[in-house]
Amino acid sequence: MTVKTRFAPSPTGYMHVGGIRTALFAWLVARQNNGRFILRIEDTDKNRQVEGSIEHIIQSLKVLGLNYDAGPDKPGPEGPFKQSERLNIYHEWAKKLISSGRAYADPYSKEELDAFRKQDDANHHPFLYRNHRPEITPNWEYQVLPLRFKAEPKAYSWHDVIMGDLSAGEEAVDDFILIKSDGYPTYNFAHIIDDYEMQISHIIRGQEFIASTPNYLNLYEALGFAPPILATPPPVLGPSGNKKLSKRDGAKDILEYINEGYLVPALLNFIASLGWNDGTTKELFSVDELIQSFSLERVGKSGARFDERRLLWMDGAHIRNLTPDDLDAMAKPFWPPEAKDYDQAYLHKVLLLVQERLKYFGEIPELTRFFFSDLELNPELISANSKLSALDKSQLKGLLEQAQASLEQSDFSLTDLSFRLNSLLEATAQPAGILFSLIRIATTQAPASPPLAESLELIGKERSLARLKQQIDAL
RNA sequence: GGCCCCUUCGUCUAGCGGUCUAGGACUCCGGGUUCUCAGUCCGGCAAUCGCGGGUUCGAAUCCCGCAGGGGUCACCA
Repeated sequence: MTVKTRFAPSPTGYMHVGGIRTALFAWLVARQNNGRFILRIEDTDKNRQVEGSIEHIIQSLKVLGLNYDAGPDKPGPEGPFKQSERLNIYHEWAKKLISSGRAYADPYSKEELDAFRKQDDANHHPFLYRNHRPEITPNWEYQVLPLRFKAEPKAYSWHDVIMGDLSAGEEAVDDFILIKSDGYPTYNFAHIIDDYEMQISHIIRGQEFIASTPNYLNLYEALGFAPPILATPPPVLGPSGNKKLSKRDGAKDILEYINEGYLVPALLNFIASLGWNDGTTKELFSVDELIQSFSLERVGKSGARFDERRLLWMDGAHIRNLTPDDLDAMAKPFWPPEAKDYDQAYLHKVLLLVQERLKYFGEIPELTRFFFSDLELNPELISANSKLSALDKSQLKGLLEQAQASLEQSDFSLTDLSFRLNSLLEATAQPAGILFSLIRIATTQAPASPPLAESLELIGKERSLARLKQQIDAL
């Protein structure tokens, strides 16, 4: 069987982690089976559409590398890929259902339906439309009346690759709307037609559709379609509480993570690990490794909470694994403006020094500032250091002057710097905790930096000495 | 409320009848790494497996109840 999966979002806004996970799973299944991955836009609700969201979705998938084989902007035999452009197809199938007696026009007004609901409610009866089927139905007038499916109620049990064996009684099957009065199909109808027409092999979608699966099964039968393989991952939960991650609760646009400097492979690794693992203790996966090891069968059934601290760790771990070339390339957009004056070789050295302390690339400016521009003296750095603040100013000054004298003789090669700094330790009879801290503060004016000698080497002789002098003068 | 589903350290999870006095990872806490931060290494805290009954020689693992949580009951997807 040819594996063909699809990601079928409705264009109602940006994409957050939950949506991306669905897309990722579908993409992984397609790629590991040499199958096809399709992007289909479910734009059948004109009221909920958000301007620009199709482009936003496309952009998100593109940035994440979840490339699709066909979609709205990439022609393929399955097209068109926007449901709004497939209206005639749904119409054709609707007519078939009418002629086979499995669909009928719904003559009731909203008020009448509400009355039925109230009535059933009062009788402690679950509301089912099919209990109120009109005796005689009018002819279906396209774009005037909604078209309903005529269900053949029965109990169903079915298999879900992730959720296992599921079942529901016949009360879960009802006459649902196929085509709305505006002529657009409902999701319930459109996706079934599309998945059939596009020969989708696996439907991977959120849990909110489990409850209506019996309806879909009933419709597949009426249509004579074999249902695709079903896989419904559990929801991604928000950081606090048990609620499903949602835009309302501040779920971030996935592109925000990209803009903050999170690595794509780390993001995908993290998102995949929300509910999935390969059964070993392996935590870090490259995208290729994900493609190799992913399996829907190993996706858990319970919702996974989104924990940004874990993402942070994972991103740092991926950054540390970057090759020097990739590091340069990925870091490019994140340099502070001051870095413009420096050549690539210098930037590269800076990067190697901070690579292992980066959690995400957005931290580059604050971690590297002193390699590019001189900053104002920050007296707090000394006063906040208990060892340094225990000494008086003349002592500090004396230490810095000794350092200055020695470093003036240095060629600022790493070996010479290391040698001189070590000698200084002996000459001043000070522990590194005092001497090195002091020099480090004077030359970086930062609460933290890479190791002293390495930092000084990059900052260079002229600037290092100037900064020492600045600190001495200030004491 | 009806129906469906879920429930292992704070979090992500391993586990599919005995190897579990429940393993790994994140976080947190100690210690090493000639300064800081990070990393790294070593060590530690942390789940009596939601609760209660069974079945079994033996259950986190099977069965039944209960509780809690989630989903769904639209001319939304």
